[in-house]
Amino acid sequence: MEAALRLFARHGFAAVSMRQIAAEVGVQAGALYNYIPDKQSLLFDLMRGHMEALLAARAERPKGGSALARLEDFTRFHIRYHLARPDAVFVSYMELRSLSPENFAVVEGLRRQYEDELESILRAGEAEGSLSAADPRIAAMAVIAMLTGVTTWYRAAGRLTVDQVEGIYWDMVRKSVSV
Amino acid sequence: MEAALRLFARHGFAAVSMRQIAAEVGVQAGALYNYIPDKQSLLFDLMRGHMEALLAARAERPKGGSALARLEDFTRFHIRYHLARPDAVFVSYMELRSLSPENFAVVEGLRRQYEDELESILRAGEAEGSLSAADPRIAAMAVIAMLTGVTTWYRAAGRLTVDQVEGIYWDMVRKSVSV
DNA sequence: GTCTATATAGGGATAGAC
DNA sequence: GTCTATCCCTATATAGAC
Repeated sequence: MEAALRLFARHGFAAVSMRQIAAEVGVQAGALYNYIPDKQSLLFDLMRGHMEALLAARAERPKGGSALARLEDFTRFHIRYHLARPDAVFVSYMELRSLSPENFAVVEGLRRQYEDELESILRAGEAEGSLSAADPRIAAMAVIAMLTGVTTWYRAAGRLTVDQVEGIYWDMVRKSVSV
Repeated sequence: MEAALRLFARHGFAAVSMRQIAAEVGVQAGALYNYIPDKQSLLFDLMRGHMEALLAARAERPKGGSALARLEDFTRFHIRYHLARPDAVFVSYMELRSLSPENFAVVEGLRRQYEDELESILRAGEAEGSLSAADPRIAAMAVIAMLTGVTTWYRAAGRLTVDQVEGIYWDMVRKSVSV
């Protein structure tokens, strides 16, 4: 699974062969079929696993507090979690179109759950009077797109630590939905 | 070219065969080689063409005015331009890894030029005292990610017009880099 | 400029020996 | 549980007729 994830992230699902994955772990291609029924299932398991782990990790975060506090927690959590597993993020985002329709629907449903939490935080902030988003649904999509984008340029060897990146993005997110 | 772009956007470069592209326009696969030397060149021409057209369209926009006015123009331009050609945007973003190293370097250079303009607008705003970005380079990447994300959810048949979307995003962008 | 036919390579998946 | 060998299919790209 790890080898497949790495190769899919680097070259794309369709461009990676079962033979390449097998070679990466030192077996012949046929041996992989003792663990997975087919290549599509392999991709689906990786993507569903990533989304379920994301939701599970998110569910462990505090749910109380002000909308502003919850928004900050969401922002910092998202950046930390995504920067820690760039391959899974990349594959889960780029290979949606490689999923069969039924598998796509499942992964899309999980993604939707994640987006919904942010939307509800923004709505709560609006009700509180502490936040202001012209359209909470779109603001949620905009914030997630902005935050996820960090995975495209961040390098651990670069000039910024994850903490610093969190701070910069939190500053922008906070202002973008401020009253 | 149009058929290839559409198919690449839908299924991915590696997943689309020359036979599929040929069938889409009603010829046999071999006939395509009268127009392109190979499949890689086809992808490269599409991506370079998109980035060069983007830069050319951007170069025609007004360059003077306050940083705030230039930021608003950049924001609205980006959304309008990208929503008008979702397939080209999608392919140019998702298929970077399908390019040969030399072709990747060219496309990446063009993309960098586009990002640089936004970064320089933010720096000008900082100098003017009208904008405030903790880190102009990262703020530029964050804003572009946020804006480009609109292509993943926008549907012309949905509840919002492009004008309304522009307004919502401009409001968020403006606030996110406000003093 | 397009066709048919093909060269050459590699794909996913399975069978059966060990 | 892995191997070798293979089935069957499809891929990119080219050759040569028309």
